[in-house]
Amino acid sequence: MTDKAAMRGPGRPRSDQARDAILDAAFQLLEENGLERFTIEGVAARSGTAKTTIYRWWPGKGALAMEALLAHAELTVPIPHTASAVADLRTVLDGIARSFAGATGRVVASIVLAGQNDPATLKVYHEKVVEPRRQRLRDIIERGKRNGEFRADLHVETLVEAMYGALYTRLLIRFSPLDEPGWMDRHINQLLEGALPRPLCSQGA
Amino acid sequence: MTDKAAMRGPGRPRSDQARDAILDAAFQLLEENGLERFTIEGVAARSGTAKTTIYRWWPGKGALAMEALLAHAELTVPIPHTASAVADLRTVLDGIARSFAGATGRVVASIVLAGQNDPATLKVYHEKVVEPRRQRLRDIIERGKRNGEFRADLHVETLVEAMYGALYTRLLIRFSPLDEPGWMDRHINQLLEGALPRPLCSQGA
Amino acid sequence: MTDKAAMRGPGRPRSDQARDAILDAAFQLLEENGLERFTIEGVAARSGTAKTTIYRWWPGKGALAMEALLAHAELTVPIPHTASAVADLRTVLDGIARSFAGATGRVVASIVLAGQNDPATLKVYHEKVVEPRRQRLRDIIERGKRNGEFRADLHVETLVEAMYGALYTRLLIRFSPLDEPGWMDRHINQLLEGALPRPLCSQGA
Amino acid sequence: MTDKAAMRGPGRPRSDQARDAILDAAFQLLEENGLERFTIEGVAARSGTAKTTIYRWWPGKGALAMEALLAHAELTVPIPHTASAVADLRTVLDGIARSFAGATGRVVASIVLAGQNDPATLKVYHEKVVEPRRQRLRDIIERGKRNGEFRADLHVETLVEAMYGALYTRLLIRFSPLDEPGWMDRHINQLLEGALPRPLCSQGA
DNA sequence: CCTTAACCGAGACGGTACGTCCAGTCTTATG
DNA sequence: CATAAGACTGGACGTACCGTCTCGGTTAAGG
Repeated sequence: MTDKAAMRGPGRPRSDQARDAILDAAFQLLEENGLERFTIEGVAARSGTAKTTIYRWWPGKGALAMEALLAHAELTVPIPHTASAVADLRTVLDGIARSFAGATGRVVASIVLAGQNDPATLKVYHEKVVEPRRQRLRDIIERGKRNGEFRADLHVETLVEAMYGALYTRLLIRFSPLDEPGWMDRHINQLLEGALPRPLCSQGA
Repeated sequence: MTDKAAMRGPGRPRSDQARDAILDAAFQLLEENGLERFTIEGVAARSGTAKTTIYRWWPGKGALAMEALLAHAELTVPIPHTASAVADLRTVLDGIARSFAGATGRVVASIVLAGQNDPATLKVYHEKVVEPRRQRLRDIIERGKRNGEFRADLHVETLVEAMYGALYTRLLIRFSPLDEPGWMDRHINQLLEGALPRPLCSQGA
Repeated sequence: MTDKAAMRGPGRPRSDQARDAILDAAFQLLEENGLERFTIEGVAARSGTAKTTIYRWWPGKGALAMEALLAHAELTVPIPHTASAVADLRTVLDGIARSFAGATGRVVASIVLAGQNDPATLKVYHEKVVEPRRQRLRDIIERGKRNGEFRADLHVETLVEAMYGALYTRLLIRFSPLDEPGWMDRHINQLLEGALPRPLCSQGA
Repeated sequence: MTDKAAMRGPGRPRSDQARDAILDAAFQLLEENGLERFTIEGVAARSGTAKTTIYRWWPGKGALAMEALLAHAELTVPIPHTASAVADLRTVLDGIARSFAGATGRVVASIVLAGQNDPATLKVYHEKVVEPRRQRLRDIIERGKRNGEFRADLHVETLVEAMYGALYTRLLIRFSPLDEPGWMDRHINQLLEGALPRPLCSQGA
């Protein structure tokens, strides 16, 4: 009913073409230079729009970078749902690691950087990116608890933090590269050994 | 013999007073504003020195911030060495968490994130801050392995990464605050449950 | 015959209300800020009309300011016609001086300013304001010549220029204020009497 | 004694080269476009200097235009001093008229009109340009009074205003062109002779 | 009465210039 | 030599208006 056209007020409608050109250009420049050398003027020039148009819709470079990331990055890893919660965790985390290892990773790092002095941006990032992904992990882990793969008193939040945090740490602190072969398996395995239920040990005697 | 004065060439000697004033001012400004609004001109003004003097000794804001951090922050947590490796880990990690939760944390965050576009700075940070601390954790864990607190096939590096990384993640991504009561205990406990050797289970009937 | 209504084609007729609101707002803003800070956007905002509507009817700020002046200013000084041409001159020039000394003066100055880079505007100003007023002076002076108040070989145009020009000079160059008491009398008297010494004229006989 | 170098403090001295380039460019652009389209950015581009450098030394376009005019225009007409005050007046006024008729005139017009919204600029113009010239006229006229060329009770100020004002009026209002042949003679003559008929003066013995 | 043309408001668009801040480089006088 | 002071080029900032361009919605005249 209240379709898009109906709810629009008076005045020339916003140009989706300009919007897209800006977000495209922003994402490209973020990939190329990082946020340090990311300038609104650069985005305007590359996108063929006017600076005014950018400032009309975004309050600053943080917000623009944020939205460029959301619009372009393949942030949505497919949600696996197999019989094994462990395998599903592996799938999800591998997907994120792969995207962090590429261009998206550089942009994400930029966003987080910008967020340090711009709480609003970091907040949006939390809501739009971090929380949904964490929720997905939570769901899988809860499933594992229910079907006996994980011990019943496992603290889900802590496990999520350890798993997800490792990704950010490699992205930002760079102890070791994100694409190091096997690291994710090793990481998960070691985390899970604490998560698996203790063997009942009745086999002794 | 070759005392400091003797090995000095001609000309006015470097003013330690200026150096200290610069590093002090830099650290203060870093605390107050974060690195985003940290400017060389600001440091010059606050310290009462000339911009030239700063540029003579540091190549850019990253390097200056880095050195200001190293000069001021209480980065050296005392190395505990009790009978219990687990207790020692707890002591060290708590110490770091406390410093990250305060002003030092803001500065560290600035440095790390500046490093995203300035590999040289990040490299120095690794060498001067990250590696020494990681080494300390490694030492403690190895000790735990030797005295039977931890299982023998524990992958040390992975455990170090999980423990240390959690700190950086809370600092930078801010899932949850660094001073949340009890979080570190919970975190360590859960990590260690996988690290502890399996009970021999002979206790079954 | 072709009365106003009849010669109008189809379509919504021009809104006199909008027109008046625009001219009113324009005049006010001209008084308040001068032409330098006179903006079309300001006029639109103050008048409650759309920028489009202004641009539909006026080519630019010069023309709009011009018309605002013509519509509002009390540019038409009553034409005196007494027995004395000198007294009539005085009346007219005093009237202009008074209007120049107030808000109208500021607007006139703005128009002249705009005209420097906009010959069309200055041309309109000449036709609508300057020439009619000069003609009025010419008429009075010619009358004075005919009735012997002025000498017969007086060059009318030059006298008009001297009289009228003095007003503009005080308005624009501001040697002295336009409302200085007595200045206009002194000015007129000296123009009438000249600078050369009167011959001693054995006025006797 | 206290020569220029001696009284200078520390720091890089101001570049006269930059200063000259700016004033040259400013004057050219003023001639070409008038003050309306005179932009600081344009001056920076043409002069090859940075905008900052301009803003460091001049508060705005008015002041810059002002100084460009003073630096370049041939504002100093030679001061004649012959036996005839009338002839001297003619010489001075002709000189000014000639300069007003050319490029200098356009720049002067810009300055004067810019001054309408910028009292500081107009004040400087008065002090540096208007007053010195008016003083020169005053001197000549006083001389004429002393040697009997002009009547003793002549109001000097009024005559100066009438003469000088005619020039500005032609420059700004453009009743008629400044280079109209013979106009200045006619103007001066009529000012000297006045409008009233000469008394018949039994010019006989 | 119902098209059709011209109006009106609102407001987004590509632009130009503004005046400011800071980056880095340089030049000079002083210690 | 190092230093304080400060002028220099240069790039980007965020803002204000420009003049143009869609839009949705009036308001008459004329078919």
